[in-house]
Amino acid sequence: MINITFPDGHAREYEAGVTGFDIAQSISPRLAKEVLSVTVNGNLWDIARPITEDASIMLHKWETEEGKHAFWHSSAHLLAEALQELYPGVKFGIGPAIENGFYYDVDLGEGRQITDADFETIEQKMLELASQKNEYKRSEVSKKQAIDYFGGINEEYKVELINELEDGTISFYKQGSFTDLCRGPHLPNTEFIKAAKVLSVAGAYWRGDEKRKQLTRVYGITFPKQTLLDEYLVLLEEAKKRDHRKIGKELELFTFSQNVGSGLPLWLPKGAMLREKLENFLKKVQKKYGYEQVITPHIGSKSLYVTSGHYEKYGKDSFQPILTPQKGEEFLLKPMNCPHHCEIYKSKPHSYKDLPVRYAEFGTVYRYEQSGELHGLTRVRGFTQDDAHLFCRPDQLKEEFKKVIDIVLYIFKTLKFEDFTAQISLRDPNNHEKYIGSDENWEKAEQAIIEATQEKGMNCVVETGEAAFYGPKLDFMVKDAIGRKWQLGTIQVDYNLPERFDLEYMGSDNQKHRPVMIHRAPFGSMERFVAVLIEHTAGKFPLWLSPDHAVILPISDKFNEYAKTVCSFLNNSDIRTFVDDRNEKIGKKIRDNELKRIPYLLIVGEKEAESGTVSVRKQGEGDRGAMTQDDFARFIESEIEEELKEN
RNA sequence: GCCGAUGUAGCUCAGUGGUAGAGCACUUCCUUGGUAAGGAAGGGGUCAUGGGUUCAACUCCCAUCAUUGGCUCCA
Repeated sequence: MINITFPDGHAREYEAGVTGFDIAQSISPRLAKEVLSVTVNGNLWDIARPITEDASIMLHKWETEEGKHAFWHSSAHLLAEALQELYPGVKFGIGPAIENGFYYDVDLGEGRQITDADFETIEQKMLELASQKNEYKRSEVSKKQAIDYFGGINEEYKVELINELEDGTISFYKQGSFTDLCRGPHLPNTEFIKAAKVLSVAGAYWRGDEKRKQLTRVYGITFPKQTLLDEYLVLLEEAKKRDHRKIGKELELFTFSQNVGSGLPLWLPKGAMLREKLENFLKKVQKKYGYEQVITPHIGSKSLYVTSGHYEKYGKDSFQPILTPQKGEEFLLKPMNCPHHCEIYKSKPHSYKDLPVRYAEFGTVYRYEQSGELHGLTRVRGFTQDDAHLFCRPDQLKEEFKKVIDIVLYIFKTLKFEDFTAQISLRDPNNHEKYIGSDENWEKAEQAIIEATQEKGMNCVVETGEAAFYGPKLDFMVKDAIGRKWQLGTIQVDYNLPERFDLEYMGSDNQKHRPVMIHRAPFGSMERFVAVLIEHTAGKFPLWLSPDHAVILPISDKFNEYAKTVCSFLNNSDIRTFVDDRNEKIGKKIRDNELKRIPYLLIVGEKEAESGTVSVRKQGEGDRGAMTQDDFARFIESEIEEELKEN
């Protein structure tokens, strides 16, 4: 007999060789039907794998990440089996589960490809194979056996993978006619998979290396129930509807022109209004925290970036230097604001008493992003950072860092990004040549970030190897209204630029000292942030950000005059309003303006004109009854005040 | 940058080897209508660009550009 300990701490005896499935069965038959994988002493196992010694276990159903992982990983094998049948001779790379589904990288061989039209056939084949209820059979093999097997069937990618594995840790999984190198865990059999969808195909370099062969990556998703697939497809539709590129066009927020250039957004009046409101909002917060606005030019001498190290690192992949009529003068479109801000810091001597100094700028920068990377407003070649550089004494670093965290959290709260995560990015300890600066400074900087986040009580994910080349950072990822993750704000510690720019301050000891720099951008960039905000709100912005607060809809053109007097009254009260005086029926005007996501529709007809009122209709909610013009103005003002109130 | 897809009116999209169509939007007229689409008429397109094949190309082929799904990258 062996002892099995459950997550809640209680233990029970089972016969040695009991499986996760058996244990689930002993708890309830229903659980046994739903359990997909099991953690045994910290390792993820198949529920069909015998447990031979004392263990603590945790059972995973579909609802858990581990459960989905096993499900989708098994589905990847099923996809592979389907592809093997449909495309004989196909060679397999890797096929992992991912956040939403799974993929398999395959080499179809010369001249063959998979297109959208083939998706349905593949789905059908997967479901056909799934219904055969084939077991996922695990076997442990020696390295030699593994290489012999895959070598024998010309699976060179698998052989390459096996060569890097240690003998004694290699396992195969076989279902139906398909055998794969795999650690597992997997479902007991294929019948769990009831619904399958091939989502897309894309090229992907073997092992992520652009010098190696490009394989075909087939993305798919599967579910234990058809209804779950249906729901997922609805979610995808919803995401499409929220796409900031689509909404940006519909609401006339921004556009692109081939004549201007790829990745260079043009902000239309309504988009510019929204952006300006965001900028003013942040300026106000920053002022409170002691920031000073500065303004710097869009170009800078190349030597500035040689000094900063950016030229060496990114120069050749960037917009190339602008040449002046005089020979030998080269200027770069600025890819970063920090060198300019360093020069501002250097423009006068600083005392330890003056620190920290905080220079903020909505600085527009230009980076030559690879053409395949451009995407709407989230990845562009010209964008405006809500940048600031804080110069402080080493002993002030942690406190200063915490204050920046406060700003970021306040912004997220105000804009209702309630679900976010923070990631601390440290350098790769095995790859120091990727970074500049001394080990000592790196350690100090990393320590300051870790302590600041701990003292703020934040839950952070730590990623090694993700730091910027000049310092560690803290990045904020938000989840939008339909659960997608976006990276927004960033706070970075930098000991290197102060060194490179020879920045100093006079200490209390009358000696020169080196300040520490913090780079920070709570929004990240205005472009990206607005894009995320659009997708988060589906274009229904909070009132204070809405390009229009209200539209006045006269019942007929007899009331256009009255509508105009209301409009100018409200405009004078700083309420952004216009009159829809088209010769249309009221129902039509309501529909059109609802679709334009105007927060309030003010209907005016005979009643309203006589009593000096407006009939208020809130977007998405309907009729709110009549109000005097004055009351409406105050109502809007108080709603905005409420949205922006602190704490 | 790499692999795949796409590019037709302001927008969303049909379409064919014989030089183009719908809905919405726009203009004009009729209608003056009370909470999500009133009616009629009209204007609008070098079918992304440049080559090639063909008697004939928006359609087939090639290249370029742009957009797009991924990969790689992201100061």
